[in-house]
Amino acid sequence: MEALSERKQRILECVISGYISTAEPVGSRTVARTKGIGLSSATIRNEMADLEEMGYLLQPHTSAGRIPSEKGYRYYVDYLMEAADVSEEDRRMISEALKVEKMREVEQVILSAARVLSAITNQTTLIMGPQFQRSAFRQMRILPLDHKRGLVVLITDTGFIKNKVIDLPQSLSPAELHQVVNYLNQKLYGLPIDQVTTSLINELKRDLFRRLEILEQAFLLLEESLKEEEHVRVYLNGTTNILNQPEFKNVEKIRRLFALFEQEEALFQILEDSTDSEEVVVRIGSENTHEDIQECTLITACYKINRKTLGTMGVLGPTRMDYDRVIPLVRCLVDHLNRILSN
Amino acid sequence: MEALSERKQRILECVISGYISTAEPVGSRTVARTKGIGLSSATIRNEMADLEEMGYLLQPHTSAGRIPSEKGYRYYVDYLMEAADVSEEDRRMISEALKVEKMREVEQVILSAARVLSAITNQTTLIMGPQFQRSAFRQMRILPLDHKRGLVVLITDTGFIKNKVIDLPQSLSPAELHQVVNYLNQKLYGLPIDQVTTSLINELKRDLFRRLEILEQAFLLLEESLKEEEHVRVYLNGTTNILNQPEFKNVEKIRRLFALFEQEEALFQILEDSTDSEEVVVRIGSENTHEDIQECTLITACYKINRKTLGTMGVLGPTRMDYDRVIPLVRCLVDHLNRILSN
DNA sequence: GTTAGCACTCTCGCCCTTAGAGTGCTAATC
DNA sequence: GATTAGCACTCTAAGGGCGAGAGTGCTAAC
Repeated sequence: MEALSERKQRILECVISGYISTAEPVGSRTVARTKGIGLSSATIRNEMADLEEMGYLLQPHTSAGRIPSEKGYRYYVDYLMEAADVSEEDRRMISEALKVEKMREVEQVILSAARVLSAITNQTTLIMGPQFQRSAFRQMRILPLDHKRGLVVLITDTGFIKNKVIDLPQSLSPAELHQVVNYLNQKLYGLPIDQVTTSLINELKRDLFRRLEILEQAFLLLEESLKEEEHVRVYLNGTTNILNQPEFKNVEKIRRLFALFEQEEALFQILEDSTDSEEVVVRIGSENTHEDIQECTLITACYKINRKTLGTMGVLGPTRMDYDRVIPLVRCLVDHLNRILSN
Repeated sequence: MEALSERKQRILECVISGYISTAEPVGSRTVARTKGIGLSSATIRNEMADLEEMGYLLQPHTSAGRIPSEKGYRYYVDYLMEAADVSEEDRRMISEALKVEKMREVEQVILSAARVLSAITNQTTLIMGPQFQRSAFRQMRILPLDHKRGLVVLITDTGFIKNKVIDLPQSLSPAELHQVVNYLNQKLYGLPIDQVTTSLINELKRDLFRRLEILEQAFLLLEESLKEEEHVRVYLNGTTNILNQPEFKNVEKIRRLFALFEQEEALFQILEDSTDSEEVVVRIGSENTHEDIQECTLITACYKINRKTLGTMGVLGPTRMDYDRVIPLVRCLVDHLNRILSN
């Protein structure tokens, strides 16, 4: 990224923030009138022509003003923008939404966080539910439902509770079942879920066979309940907010975007892209790999429990996004969320 | 509803089915050319003028053809329409989607049903998850998670599994906890969930106090886990299908409809309206109470386990809906679903 | 009762025009 | 040499006029 003269920077910033707030191309007169510039519109015109040539600005048509290019936005986010403070009001809404009482389950806190983020940014938010595989095994129980079916309950250190109905092998007595479960609990305690692989299970199985006369089938329980499609939920909030943006007046665009919103797996991939970053990640336009959001900006951050990443949340809007405000908001929310989850 | 002459009925049917398939106003020439009519366009014009006066047809403007009014659609659905057979192909897709293996949990079957319905009708489907309150208590367990928290698992006769993390009263020993749980299981077995009221709980509490020295707090467990906001999930499928309809070219209309789609509670109310009907219910336009779907038709049916209604599913589309095909499809799907759930 | 014929109405798409905004270039100015 | 005033030029968006096309309602004939 070439260095821009002080003056070009000021003009670029002026065009971008103008465009962000009005959604209209910004002309040289408008920039010239901005206080702190002190140059005539003719000078501005020359500078703007330069900035266009350098790729920071675009002209929708000859007699329109300029709008930022993706490169322009990127420069703005990296060098020019001065992050606004999170307002007292927003801060209050966030801590209100994340009030701890009655929120024992991680999922609920996450949902509430996404809702408030969408409300205060007026954008669409995506949030990935806690990822099961990233947790550690805590305990497993089997509750018999009737003579042939049982409920497996699996609990992780991150408070994730997973249950599944399974067929119980007829030949297994309750006492034997109990023994198997105890053995597994003891062996697996604290192990990261993604390390509970089929090969580990096989190993345990061999070990157990030696010490305990138990049926092959008994082991299918654990395997079956873990192997389960690891389908992480993605929650959406404020999807209609994006329809208020002038960028989305076109029904075909809307159709494409909302079709994406229906594909949980694709949304997961989109969020997954920025997992494991420590900071807030901003993806502008074509920096997004998924083609249906190449005209959007996605601002994401990961939430954690005790330094361990659980999932990702993001704000989706047009590239003409209020970066000054949204980036600090996402940072503030995630910090707050991590503090709450980690105690 | 007045009686219509045989001829008027034929003309009305012709206009309606024409409009349903083309989304264009139908003119007298088009009707006259339809085989089986055998009248000149002039005669048709007279009859159509009558039908308009009687309220069955509308004219968008003087020189356009006619389109059906809500009254027209209603007459069509009640008297004229001849339900198409469900095609072999559709039947196959339905039974494919509802294949029983690996679908032990009701929720999964329901979801799969909604998905296939949306796919074969090319419309949006709404489906209410099984209603917890309509099930009967089967058993309750408490799993200690650590020294101060436990997991309550509640299982109903309809296979509904509900769990919730609660604080365990410190003063309660594991043995005592076990006793309480056993007592409750025994007393509540088979009781409809909506009869497990606070007053019943209080009664049990008094009874138990007499026989067992146990702390007040112990009872909060059950109460807390039942009193929980009874929030039934509504699942949506194929929401973008509705955007293919020419009726939804207007962004404001789309915004309104999708805003509704985000309000689970409102969707629940909409479906709840037709719960407990034995047959397929068709609500045309303003017959819907919710104002955001007054330009739509909603076709619903209830699904059941062993004759007990669990929830409602529906197809939502413009009033210009392919009634001939969708109504039999909904009926077929629900029948199939009920058979599967009931074994 | 039915139909052919015809004048009439309304929409839709097209073209043209005009107003307005903003540019780029040139020549004058600091 | 940098800045600015001035001006011709370009492009869009909005509005009006016009003709084609579709479909009607009415009348008079069958």
